[in-house]
Amino acid sequence: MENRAISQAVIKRLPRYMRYLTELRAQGVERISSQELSEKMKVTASQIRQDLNLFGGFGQQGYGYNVGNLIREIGIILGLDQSHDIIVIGAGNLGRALAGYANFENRGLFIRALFDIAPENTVSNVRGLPVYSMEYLPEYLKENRVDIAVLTIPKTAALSVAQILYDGGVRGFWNFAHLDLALPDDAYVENVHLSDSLMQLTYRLKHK
Amino acid sequence: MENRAISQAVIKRLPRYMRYLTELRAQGVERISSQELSEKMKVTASQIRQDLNLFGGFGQQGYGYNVGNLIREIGIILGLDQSHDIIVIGAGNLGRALAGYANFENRGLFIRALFDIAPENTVSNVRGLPVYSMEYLPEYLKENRVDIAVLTIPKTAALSVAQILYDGGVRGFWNFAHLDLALPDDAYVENVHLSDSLMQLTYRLKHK
DNA sequence: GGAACATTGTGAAAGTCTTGACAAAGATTT
DNA sequence: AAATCTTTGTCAAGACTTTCACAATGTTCC
Repeated sequence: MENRAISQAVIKRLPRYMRYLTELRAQGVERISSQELSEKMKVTASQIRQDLNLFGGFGQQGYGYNVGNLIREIGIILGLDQSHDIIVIGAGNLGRALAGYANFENRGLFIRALFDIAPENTVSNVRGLPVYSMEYLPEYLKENRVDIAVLTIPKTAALSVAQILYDGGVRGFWNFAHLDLALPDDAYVENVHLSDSLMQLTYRLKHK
Repeated sequence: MENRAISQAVIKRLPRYMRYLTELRAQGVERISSQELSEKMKVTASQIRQDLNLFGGFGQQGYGYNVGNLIREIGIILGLDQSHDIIVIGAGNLGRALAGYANFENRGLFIRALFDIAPENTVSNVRGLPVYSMEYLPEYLKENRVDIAVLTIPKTAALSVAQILYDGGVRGFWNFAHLDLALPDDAYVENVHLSDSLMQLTYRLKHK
């Protein structure tokens, strides 16, 4: 693993590179220069080269970058070469939406089950995935590896459920509950605050 | 409106201040110092004071900030003092999840309708909101004000639908489609890429 | 196979953002 | 009403990030 500290800013950009490169590959593009990519992505070519160089020289002078190779390398950096077992807590609309995401499995992201306080009320099973009762969660965690838990539950429930998950060995948390989840340092929490992003939009609409 | 250019970094933090302050108000807290708030939010007190000062002196030396007043002021900055009319394009799980968000209306954010290519398939109407056919969209836009359109549709459909919305006068776009939506400069697009955020989590799990 | 060309990798400059420090101002105490 | 205390607003320093510029290196063309 690389030694230099990689800044948060760079890590945020990697999935975006991934997205554009995957699109290019789908269009049959095999090689691309930082200049061309920079025009498509509306960033500077220098930033692309600087970012990629933090992880190693993936390009070649006079040629540019091989698209397929770069996708593979960024995938490795992002950990998508390893498989991740995921469960979704909360089988409401949001939980079902995330559980139903196509393309996750291409990246080694496997949703294994959903959990809900009222599993019998769940309208439709998503892609045939089981929906279990929350009561079964501790037992499930004993018997199954879970790398990431997706929390789509009210904030009042989030902390206590997160604790059960943490105690059961889960260390990755993708949190959609409306609070900044704080857990011990060896847990990794990605907080997603959708309404924060909507407010950035209303800000821009007001100050245009 | 303020003259100084406000950086994107500051705008991203404002909704977070809002969130913590609203929580504090709910707990009955009436005043708070930048120091106390900084400990709760895990940011520096200096940053809080610097951020708030960009928009005016909301605090008082020797006292701190009045929570209710600060919520009101940040709300004005974010445009939440004005009402916004919103429609959701795509009545799948994600569209229904967003349309069903409580608390939006407290902030002047009113979801008015959903649109879908197959409205008759929509399992349950969210909060009694109408679900219209996509064909009705151009006509709806002629008859109703729409400030923000929420796009929860496949990326293949996103650009053409966005064009219909733009032509119908919509200028705010909250885009969940898996592409960076590019529209004319007088349109404001907030792109949300959920899988980007999941990949940041897999990165951190790999490099812990 | 050599010459001209393209494009990376990278050190340094420029720009932006965050933090530290403290004078000024008002709150609180006695 | 004075003295002390608290905390903001703000300037400047420090840290971090982005961009510039170009030598080095490999590609492509003839």
